[in-house]
Amino acid sequence: MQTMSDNVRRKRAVLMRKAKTNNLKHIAERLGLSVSTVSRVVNNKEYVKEDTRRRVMEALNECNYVPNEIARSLKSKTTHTIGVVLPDISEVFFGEIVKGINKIVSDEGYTVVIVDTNESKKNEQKYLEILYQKRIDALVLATVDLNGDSVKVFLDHSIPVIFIDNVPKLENINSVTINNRGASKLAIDFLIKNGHRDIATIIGSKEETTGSERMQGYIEALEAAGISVNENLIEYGNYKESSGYNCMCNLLSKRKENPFSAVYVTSEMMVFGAVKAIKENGLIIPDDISLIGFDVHDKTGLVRPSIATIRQPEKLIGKITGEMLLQELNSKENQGDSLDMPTRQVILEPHLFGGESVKKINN
Amino acid sequence: MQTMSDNVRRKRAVLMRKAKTNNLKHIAERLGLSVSTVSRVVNNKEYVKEDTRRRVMEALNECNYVPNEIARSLKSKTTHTIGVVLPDISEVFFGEIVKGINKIVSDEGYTVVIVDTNESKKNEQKYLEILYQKRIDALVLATVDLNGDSVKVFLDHSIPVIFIDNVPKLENINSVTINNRGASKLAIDFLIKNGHRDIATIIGSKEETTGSERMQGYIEALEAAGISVNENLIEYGNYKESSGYNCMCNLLSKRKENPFSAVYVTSEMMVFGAVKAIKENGLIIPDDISLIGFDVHDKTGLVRPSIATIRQPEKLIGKITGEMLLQELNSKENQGDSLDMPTRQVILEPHLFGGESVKKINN
DNA sequence: TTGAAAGCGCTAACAC
DNA sequence: GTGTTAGCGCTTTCAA
Repeated sequence: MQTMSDNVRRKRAVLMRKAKTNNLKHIAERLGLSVSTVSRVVNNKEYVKEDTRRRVMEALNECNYVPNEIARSLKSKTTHTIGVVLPDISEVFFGEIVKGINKIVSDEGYTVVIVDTNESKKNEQKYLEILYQKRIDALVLATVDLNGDSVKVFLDHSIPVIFIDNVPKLENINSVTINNRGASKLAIDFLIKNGHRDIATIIGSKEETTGSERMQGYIEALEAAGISVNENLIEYGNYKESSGYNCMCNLLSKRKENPFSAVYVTSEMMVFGAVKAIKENGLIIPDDISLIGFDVHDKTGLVRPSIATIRQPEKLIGKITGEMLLQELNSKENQGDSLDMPTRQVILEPHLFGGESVKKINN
Repeated sequence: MQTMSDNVRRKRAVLMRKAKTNNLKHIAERLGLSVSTVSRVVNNKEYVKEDTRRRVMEALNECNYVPNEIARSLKSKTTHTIGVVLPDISEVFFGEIVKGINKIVSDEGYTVVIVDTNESKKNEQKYLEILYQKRIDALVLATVDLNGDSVKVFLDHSIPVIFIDNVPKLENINSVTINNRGASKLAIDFLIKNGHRDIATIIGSKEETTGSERMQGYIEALEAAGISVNENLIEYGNYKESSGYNCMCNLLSKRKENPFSAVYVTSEMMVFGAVKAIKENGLIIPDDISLIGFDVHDKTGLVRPSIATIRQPEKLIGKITGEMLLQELNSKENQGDSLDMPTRQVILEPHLFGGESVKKINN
């Protein structure tokens, strides 16, 4: 006897288990009932005879009925979906925030859609448009777009938006951020306390709040210590590893004329790039250059030298953002609009973690 | 003159920019046209007078019309959404895969929904159900559920599913995985070559393919070298950091009776936990214990000792998975079904990266 | 307690 | 070229 070809067997198997699409109408017809009655059972509504309910339940189970959320969404104008738009999910900082948000909102039946813009304004705009088309219920956005044009459509339609990390130039918005100036002060003061006076920095774009505010803190901390700012010791990156690398190379190339004993690098990825550049130039951290980072995480505890760093309370940011989302969502649900909900700006404090990457020096 | 309260000003501002919901019907009425004509313009279809088209376009712009994807989806039975269900997005391994998938499919207009199950079977089932309700077009799943019950609904409705990392006990499925037995052999042979014969391991659940196959490779490699397997040197974890820690503690506690000079730990997170346990016990890697990991990544290049590790080609996995998704999706679109599309099992080769965490010893 | 019917916003077949 | 209409699957009045 000839055995079936694999392909035929496959088709057979697929056909066997192919379930017919079943919707309320099919179930209703099968039972000689109306769709509304079946719908009531599905949604556990009252005004259904116990006997009918039982019969319907059985049919529902038998047919493996699963409600179509798309249809429900069209009717209810709510998708139970929250968009989270981030520049880079690989950063531990953002990863933890997503986890925090998810933990809070998933218990209330919301699904989180994560979008990675790869630090690109263009991508951000594109994805925001798609998310709006998909009619997400709320948005969390770590924007790289200073003027916030592409987010206006959400605001205009009273869709809750919460900004994290970066805040655009818009009024009346919700945000969960940190004291960025304070963060820089912590970092620079730490370096100064260790005897450093020639301090370089690799900062983010000055058009973003995370860039301009950290920059301001850097300047203020230096001035408070009576150290004049040397523009040549400031490099602007875009938070990516490659920009950390390039900025560090720039700093090193002009080091003769603009010497520095320490550098303050304001993102985890840029730290990775900067470290690479320093090593490639045959220099040693902290013997030749002290380094303090931002949002650096070392899960192994084996990094040598351990990296001194500023850290944002990312778990807390996630938690607060999640809670704020639910508040916005609930208030909208109850009042048909979020007009009566004043906007909130939560500003958290960053922390300093010392490390071997900063060496004490004598002047 | 009394100034407006902040709250009143806010409401005013919100009202000003509040856009009315606009849909095809509104636009059509505004222009004295039918919805179908407007729809034709929106979708760039032919059979519209150039003049009409221009008028409609203008109105569309003026009203900031954005099509409602929910309604489109209900009609077209396609959501342009791909679900990616993973046990832990914090693992660099999974993060890179997501990025790879996203890169490929986003160009074709698909959005990726990432779901983190936190290594929990219960969460996986719950999220798969939600994703099915949301009618995603395709699914990528790194399952922790051996029998694959909760994924059957997708298979039954001919929704493309691609398994990665772990493969359940089902027939005719698509998968992109690695040669797990080979991976273990690489690791164990490397240890043996460095003189180790008493080799412990922290493995995943033996009910998952990533667990059982790596386990098998471990055993085969030992036997091929004429080393008998000591059951007491095998601990089963669940890939989480905490389980790596606990398993390592177990191994250390019975080390007197069951000595070992090296340990093979089969996930990045478990490596972190194991390292912590080793340090807490006052032991040094590799002086007291040699360690080889799995999927370990060191972005700083500063981890000391550097960790020897097996690595999966995660970028390639992401790329292939993305391409396979598009193939499945296209074939379904063209043929109304994927019946004629044979399933594919892609198996990639892992690589060994040496490191200082493995010490050469003499017997 | 149940059913009929409208409608969410859109597309597409068909008619004009 | 354009309009009318049915229908995607569901919820929700309103009537019976």
